[in-house]
Amino acid sequence: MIRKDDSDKFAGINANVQKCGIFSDKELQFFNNLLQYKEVPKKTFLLHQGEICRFEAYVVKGCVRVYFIDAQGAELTLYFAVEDWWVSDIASFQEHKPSTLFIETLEDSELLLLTLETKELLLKEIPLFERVFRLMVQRNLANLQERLFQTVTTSAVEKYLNFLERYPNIPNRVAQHYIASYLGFTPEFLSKVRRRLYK
Amino acid sequence: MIRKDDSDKFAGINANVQKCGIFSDKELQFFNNLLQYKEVPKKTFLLHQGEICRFEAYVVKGCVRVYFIDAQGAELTLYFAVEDWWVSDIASFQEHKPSTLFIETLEDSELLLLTLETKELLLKEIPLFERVFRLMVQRNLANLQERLFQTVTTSAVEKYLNFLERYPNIPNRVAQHYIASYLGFTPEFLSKVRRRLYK
DNA sequence: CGCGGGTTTGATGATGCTCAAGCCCGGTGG
DNA sequence: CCACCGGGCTTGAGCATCATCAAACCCGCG
Repeated sequence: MIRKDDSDKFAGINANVQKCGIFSDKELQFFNNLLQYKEVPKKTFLLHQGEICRFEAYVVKGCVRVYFIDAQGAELTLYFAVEDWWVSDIASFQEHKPSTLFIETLEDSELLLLTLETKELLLKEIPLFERVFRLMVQRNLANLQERLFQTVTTSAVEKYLNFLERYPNIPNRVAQHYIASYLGFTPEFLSKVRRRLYK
Repeated sequence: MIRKDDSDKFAGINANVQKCGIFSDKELQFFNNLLQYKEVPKKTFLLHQGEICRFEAYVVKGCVRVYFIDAQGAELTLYFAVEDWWVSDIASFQEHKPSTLFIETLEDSELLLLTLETKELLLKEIPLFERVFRLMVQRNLANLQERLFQTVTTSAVEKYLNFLERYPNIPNRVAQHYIASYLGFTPEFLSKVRRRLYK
């Protein structure tokens, strides 16, 4: 495993948290020291449904998919996390409950991990980080509300166009059927939507 | 306006926040003093789309509906808040952004309001309240994720049954077409679903 | 060269919407 | 006391959307 030098590795995540509060270099260093760097090959599970989620991960590089599967095999992709995103099942992580989600890398990925212990330590030492995480969850919630609304009210073509607009770089990186799974379509139907669109 | 005595009025909300941390009587009193009590008749708007949300409200009594409407007139009810629920557009409230939501009472209601100022004061004085609000938002997020999944993957009948199970007291209190709006159905279709179910 | 995963295509059917009409019931005015 | 009105719920016919299933295609890789 080859480690890049620290400035490289932490540049992204530090910029990310600086958007939610102002931290000194010293505080950032304390934060960075709590993070665990990990390289993960593609197609590996970070979390299985039924397990308790033990991490909150920042994606330095790569692509991760978070999704549900129910007893009948029906699937929905909750989101794709690429560079500068966080991934976790927050509810499972914080409340030690079995998760309902699967989390899986789609590409070879580099992650920075917080555990419950290091997160608690961080919050205790630098309470302003409470704000960082609260804002993250709030934005998440607002986005999800909007998505639910779109899911219920808009047509298939609109959904697909909205997706392209919101996540322009994703379609180049992930297989089409994953995007179908995000949109709540069958792969066949997404294919037909695209055909209608590009002619 | 008739005011109940304080123990009545604050009993619910104090029990509510005690579930997320342990507060002394003195701290609770400080908290209660920041709350603004308000009685609101039914069919009044607490928030219009486009406005900035200025409150976070705890429902002491009554029923409030939170919903989206888009340019085409398509509507989705995000949730109903009855006794012991909180209502707000958190994103708008915290980030001073115009809201995309409508919030409207369906019954005469009694509310306890926090403003941005009183909330900041509260968090500054009793930092443990950060935890209360973070947990609230996280649960909210987890619920919404589950709901999105159900919305995409389950049949109409299942959706309705899930709703009845999750919110058994709501159908007695709100008109059927509001429930249709929650489920993403037309009122006509919900009626047909119910007929299939009860025979 | 052939295999296998992913994507496309088409035929068919189920699901849920639209529109139009009728019904139920509580409230209001004659 | 009755007639009427209006909002909400129900019913039905017809239609659009999207899933299912089966087959073919495409292309990178062993």
